[in-house]
Amino acid sequence: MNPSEASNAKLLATKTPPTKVQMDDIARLAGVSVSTVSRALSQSPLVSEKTRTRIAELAKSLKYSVNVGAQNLRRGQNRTVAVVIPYDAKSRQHVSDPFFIGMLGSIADALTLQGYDMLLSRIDADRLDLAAQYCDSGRAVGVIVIGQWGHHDQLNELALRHLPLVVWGAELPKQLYCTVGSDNVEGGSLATSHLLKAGRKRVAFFGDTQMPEVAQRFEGYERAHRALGVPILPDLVIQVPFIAEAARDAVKSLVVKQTRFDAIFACSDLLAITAIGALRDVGLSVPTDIAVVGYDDVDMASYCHPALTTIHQSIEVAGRALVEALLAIQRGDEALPNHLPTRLVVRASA
Amino acid sequence: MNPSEASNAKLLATKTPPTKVQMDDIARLAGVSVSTVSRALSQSPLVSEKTRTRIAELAKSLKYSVNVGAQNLRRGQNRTVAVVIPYDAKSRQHVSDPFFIGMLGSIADALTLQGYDMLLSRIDADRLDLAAQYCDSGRAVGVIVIGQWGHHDQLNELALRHLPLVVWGAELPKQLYCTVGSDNVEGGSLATSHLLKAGRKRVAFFGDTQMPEVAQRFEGYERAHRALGVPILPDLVIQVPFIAEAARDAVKSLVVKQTRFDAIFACSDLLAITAIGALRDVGLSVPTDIAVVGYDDVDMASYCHPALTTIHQSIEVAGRALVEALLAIQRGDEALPNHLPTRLVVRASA
DNA sequence: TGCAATATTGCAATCGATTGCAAAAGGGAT
DNA sequence: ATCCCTTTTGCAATCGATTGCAATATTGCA
Repeated sequence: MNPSEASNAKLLATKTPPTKVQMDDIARLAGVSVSTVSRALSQSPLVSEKTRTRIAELAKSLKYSVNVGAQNLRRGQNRTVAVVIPYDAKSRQHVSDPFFIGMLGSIADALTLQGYDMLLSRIDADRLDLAAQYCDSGRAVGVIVIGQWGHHDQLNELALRHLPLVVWGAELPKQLYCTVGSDNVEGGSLATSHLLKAGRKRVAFFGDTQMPEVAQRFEGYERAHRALGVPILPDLVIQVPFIAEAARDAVKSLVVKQTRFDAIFACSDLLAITAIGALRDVGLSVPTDIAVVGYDDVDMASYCHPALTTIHQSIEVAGRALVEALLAIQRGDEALPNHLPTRLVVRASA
Repeated sequence: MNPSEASNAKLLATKTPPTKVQMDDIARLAGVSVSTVSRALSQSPLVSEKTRTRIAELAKSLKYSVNVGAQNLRRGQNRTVAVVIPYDAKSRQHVSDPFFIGMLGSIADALTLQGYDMLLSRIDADRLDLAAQYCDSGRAVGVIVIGQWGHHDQLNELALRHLPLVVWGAELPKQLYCTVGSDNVEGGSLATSHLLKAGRKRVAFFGDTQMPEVAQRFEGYERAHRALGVPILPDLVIQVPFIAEAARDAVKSLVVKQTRFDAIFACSDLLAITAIGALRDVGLSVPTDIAVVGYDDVDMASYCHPALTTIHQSIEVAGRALVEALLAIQRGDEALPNHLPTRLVVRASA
């Protein structure tokens, strides 16, 4: 920017009124009172068609939009929802699982469609109670928590504070909050049956059963084994948290211990894809030697090699369901825990 | 839930006061005026240590937190930043590129660290002017736009409205808004030189040069060719938008036309990974037949096979830089376009 | 004990909108 | 022109906090 442009910019800056245009200004220019402006802009039938359009045009030409804060204050309500992504400050730092991240967008769309704003925050999983502040301070009407992890008790406490709360996760006994999640037992069962029916006999399970969703997927894994009369081999049930490295380690340890296995059911696509890489590194081929099934059906699942067979969860449906549940609760309606359908997507890896 | 539990829940619900606790309540219980409570809670030195702690404890025990809306209204300021992800309603629907999505989290953290809230929204790329509403309506103090795409003019118009605005993207001539982005020319040059220095002579370029960032990466591609005295082959410069399918199509068309090439520089990891898959499908091996370099260094780049050689952009640094720039502008300071350093990460694909 | 100086506290106006109620304007019939 | 009824409009209180200024309580010192 040369000197003359700079001074020009400064001139522009000083020319603009330092104070924002507000309802009062519109009223003065239109020659009516603020009451009329307020009513006109909120489509009240009390103001005549003629003045309404006149005021609307004036407002648009001045690029005016009502101060939402003041409006909320007066109306005693608001149209903002807090979306919380818990993260573990100690161990698994930030959540970067593409499935969770993708859900954000879907929730944002669902909220926009309903005319709500979305306040996003990551909060320390040990301080989930902080989420209540968004409601207590009137910033949001309710909270959506993405991911239940191992925080059932904390979530229950949150729910006791009577704030509209919906959690993406598994339905648990004695749960005081509403959950939306995929049908994990069914999903786990679908994945496992697919492997067993293809003749695999030694299906490893990769997941952290401390997490409710994983525990349910494991239940499906057990159920499939029972249904098909295949015994479960305890050595093949491996505790793997939702971190890529962990899947790699799990594969290595199986190989080092010379445990025999011919398939893996991993509780997320991230784990499955990393496991495939680790298998390749040790010279095992997928699916010939080892078949692999994942969970989530993230975009990458179809791009990687071999394309991943996985359990599909629809992010779009999930986002809509979470938002619908939250708004229902906020209205005072009852919202029951929701189990979204899952389906098996067969690709090359199994 | 059995009937008795249900009625118990209803009892609990009716017992809680329907009205939220507010400053007035604290004042009454503490036997002081709201002024004192207000001052106590905002650490004013005008209130004695003793009453301050008494009020603080009372507030905490009642789980009170000040109504941020009312506070903002009175103080005439606020601590919220709007983050906008443009999406193209027509062609490329929703942005799901993991790089952009990941940046969200990084921005959220940077904002939290500064005590700001983050209002997230996706808006139609043809209506970027709507972003101004977040400021006009007093909901946010400024706007961060993730991704410049082809909307330079619209962004300039936004900037003319004098709202604090920062955009993730490339610096362009006659730009009225502040950008933060990686050094695209350098990145493009690094990637291309790496391929050329490894003896590749026919490096295909995958990217949509309509987009400023891609255009700059292409400039780096040209510069590297010039520097090393390798001619650019026009047939190898392919317009590929940021969609996975497009990379697959691009590879197919090269093969169908029997164009000779021995390397690909793709302008995003998503394109690179998909291209690798497509190459494999047609029986070409990476990196033996074709070397591939991506851009972004998303998490998946190191998990896929072969692990992707790519240009690293730090999401963490980017988020912090965007937030810092925005807050600087908001304070009235000058914020110059920022070029973050990039570096080549050499893995197996090239 | 009395008085000035200082440390605390409360009153009341204010932020920018909304809304019940009363007043004014418009319209039609006599 | 008058009166009544309907349609529009404006006044003023209100939402939940903050803050300048005045009032009160406390303290120190003579």
